[in-house]
Amino acid sequence: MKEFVKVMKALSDINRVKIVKLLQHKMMCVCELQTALGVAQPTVSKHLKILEHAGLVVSKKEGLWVNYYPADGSASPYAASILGNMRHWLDNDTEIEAIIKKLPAINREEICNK
Amino acid sequence: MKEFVKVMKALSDINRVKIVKLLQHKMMCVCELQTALGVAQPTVSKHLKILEHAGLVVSKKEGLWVNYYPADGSASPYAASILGNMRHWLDNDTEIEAIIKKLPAINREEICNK
DNA sequence: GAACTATATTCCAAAACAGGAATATATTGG
DNA sequence: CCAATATATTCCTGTTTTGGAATATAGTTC
Repeated sequence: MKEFVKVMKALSDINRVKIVKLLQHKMMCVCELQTALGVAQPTVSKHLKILEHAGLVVSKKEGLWVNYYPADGSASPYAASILGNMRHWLDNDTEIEAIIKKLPAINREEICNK
Repeated sequence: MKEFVKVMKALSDINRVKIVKLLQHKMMCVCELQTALGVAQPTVSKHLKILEHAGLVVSKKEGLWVNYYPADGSASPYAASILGNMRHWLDNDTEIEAIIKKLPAINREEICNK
């Protein structure tokens, strides 16, 4: 029950939903997400932590960067199911489309340490 | 996007999840839910309103009572999908099992106006 | 229509949440 | 080891959420 509620709560914030959709599009680091969402870096880190604890996202430290990916679902059946649905859900959402379109212009080497 | 977040938010509270599971078990009125959950009546009414706005639940006024049912899903594809999953999810949850077991003892004629 | 009753609404206090500034941590390259 | 940098954590503030007491509303019965 707690596990289920944790997944729902993780997805009850618009920025966290955006993060999941972005990661399902391509793996990203914190500063790329920060630029894509237009919020402060600590805010992104905290959202990612919540998503990770819910089993929706995983992180891999690679050098100085921490890369985030959609979870494979093994941590939570609820997360697994929702992630499956979200692969097609919201694809036509105006806000999501707008951010996805910006993605190619976001390059981690250029934006970090700006 | 807003519609999706609304469904997630509606299910990010433990009492509202319990309400959905209870209604999927049998149609209930407000005072029955109140007894089953052990919270105040206005609290139940407010939770039901949130669930209804999210498209997870529908109400039918029948005389003095208002009966609540799981929604058929026509109001929201997100609600429809989650409701489908929830039909089997959490069936083995300790808290849910405990409340379901109490249900036969809850009779609306006896408990209302207690 | 008056009394009764099931539900909804309003109002308020406590708790949880989201966001950012400042700071801490950890990794890399000299 | 020192400087630089990407991310995490802490601390604080404003907002949202939850729950209940009190009250309003609507339908029923006499």
